Amino acid sequence: MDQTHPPQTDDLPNEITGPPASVDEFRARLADILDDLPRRLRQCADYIAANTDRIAVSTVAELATGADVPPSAVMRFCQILGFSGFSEMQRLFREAYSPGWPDYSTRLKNLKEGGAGSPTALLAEFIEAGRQSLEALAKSADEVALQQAVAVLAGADTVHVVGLRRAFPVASYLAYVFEKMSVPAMLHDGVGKLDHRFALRPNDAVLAITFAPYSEETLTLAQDAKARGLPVVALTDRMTSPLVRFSDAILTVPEVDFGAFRSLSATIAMAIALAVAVGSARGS
Amino acid sequence: MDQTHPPQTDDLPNEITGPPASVDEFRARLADILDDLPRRLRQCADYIAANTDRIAVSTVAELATGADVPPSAVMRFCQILGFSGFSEMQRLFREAYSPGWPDYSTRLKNLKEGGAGSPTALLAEFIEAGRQSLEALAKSADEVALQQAVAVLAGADTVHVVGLRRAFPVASYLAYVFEKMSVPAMLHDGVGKLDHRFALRPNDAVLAITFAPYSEETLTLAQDAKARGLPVVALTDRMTSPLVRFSDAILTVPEVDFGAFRSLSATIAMAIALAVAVGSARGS
DNA sequence: GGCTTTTTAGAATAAAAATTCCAAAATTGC
DNA sequence: GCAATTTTGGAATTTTTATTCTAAAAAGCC
Repeated sequence: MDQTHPPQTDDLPNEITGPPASVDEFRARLADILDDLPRRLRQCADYIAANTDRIAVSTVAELATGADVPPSAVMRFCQILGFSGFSEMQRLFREAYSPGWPDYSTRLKNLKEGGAGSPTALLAEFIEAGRQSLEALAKSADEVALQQAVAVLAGADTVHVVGLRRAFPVASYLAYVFEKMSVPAMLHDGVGKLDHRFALRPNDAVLAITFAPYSEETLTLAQDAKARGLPVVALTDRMTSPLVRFSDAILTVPEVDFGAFRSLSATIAMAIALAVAVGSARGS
Repeated sequence: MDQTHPPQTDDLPNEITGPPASVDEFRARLADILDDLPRRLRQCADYIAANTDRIAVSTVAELATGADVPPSAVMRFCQILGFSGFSEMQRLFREAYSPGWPDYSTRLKNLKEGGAGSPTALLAEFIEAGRQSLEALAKSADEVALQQAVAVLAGADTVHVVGLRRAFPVASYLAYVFEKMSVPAMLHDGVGKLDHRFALRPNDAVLAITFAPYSEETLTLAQDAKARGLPVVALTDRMTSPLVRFSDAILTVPEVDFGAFRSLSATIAMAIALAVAVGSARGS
């Protein structure tokens, strides 16, 4: 790259940065360089991106075979990412791998052995769905949106919680936590088909919870609040939810279903965190 | 080794069996021999039993250090288990290796970095509590009790679901699932302080949910049902729960709290599994 | 199309890891 | 307490694995 005179090497963009210090950083750097990589290195990158989890337990030769490149290509790849070599890269993944499940997975398998449809097999499936939901939430949680939501609700006089059908358990737990934390809150539960929309007062806020298929009543209340200029916080399943357009802060939770039912684990984790954060923010 | 005349080797108890073919088999064989093992080998066995998950990503030297024995002891240990050596044993674990991530724990750490009490840190804590609860449930679930519970509820005319305060979200979700599965169910929610105990009819069953501090109303309803000879299924936190003495089937869920609030993840997983199992049992 | 630069493959080398072996220590049986 | 047997630690060896290096191929440039 250096045109004519200065014979020093000065294009070591990665070397000076040092190796990635976490798996996140690794992914980031990989994504960065992915696009301008020559053919063989590109193959490495693609294969490794798709099989990140096997780095910890593979040899250079194995990965090379998998990516269909010679071992030396894998070495160069490691160095381009900022590692001194393959071993250093592997160390990162071996250390990042935290035990997590000693005999958890074995046990799950045992439970499932009762046969599909047996109560214990069902239990295993729901446990697994819950765990996956929580992990997905850890990965996808939007920190900014959460802070916004807390700010909005902490500033309100009364928090109106609305969530029906499958969202109702979450709404009722939120109401419980708010009560324990001395946050004035009202649970709109639709009992008696009463329409409580006139309970909304200036300076109040609405916390609306709904998942596909979105419940009409919840949307209506959110819309109503919006029309009156009250802030709305949405706890929903995705960014395309109809709730999004009425809301000032949007929290999405990825929830894994098993069969027709959602685990709610992630939703509840998000809900409690929100309620407790609001409670503390008000307390101080 | 061979005493005097017959020069054949004939004491190879494990060799003829061949190496364990699965992690399960490995554990079984380990448990088998664990008790009559000399000191150093015993140390290996103990350490490896407690750190099975690290075999895939460690070297002989590392494991030896961890178990505080010389590397050769680890080698002998592998051979006693029926492997030709460490590499063969490691292969078994590398093939079975699938991490529970990607990078879940790093991410959690990031979330917590907002500082204790920050909304994201709270979220991380509740996610972690939920995950631990689910894991604990997988380990401790009583399969027999679950089957009993399903049998009891599947045989009832109407299922009366009762759970108040922090148990109410679970009760309401159960009612929702029962409805979806066309199981006649009634949710006793205490609205209007109405006492619905007279809704209990012969051939009905009660599903009572409560955790310490146990709610009076729930206990009363369970006691009432018992007095009338109706079967009661308990979903509670421990075997010393006051609900236990009124109940015909007892499901305990280990739930990890963070701060004052429980994650409910495990409880809900158990509840849905129960409801779906009852629904299917009735359907057929 | 010829010159320069980048990229590649694979052989050569270095490093690390697994495995064996045996003399010394500990244990067991009498 | 002595001999036979088992167990142990660690050095020596072998095998595997990572890493480097170089000549050749490919790509880019004028």
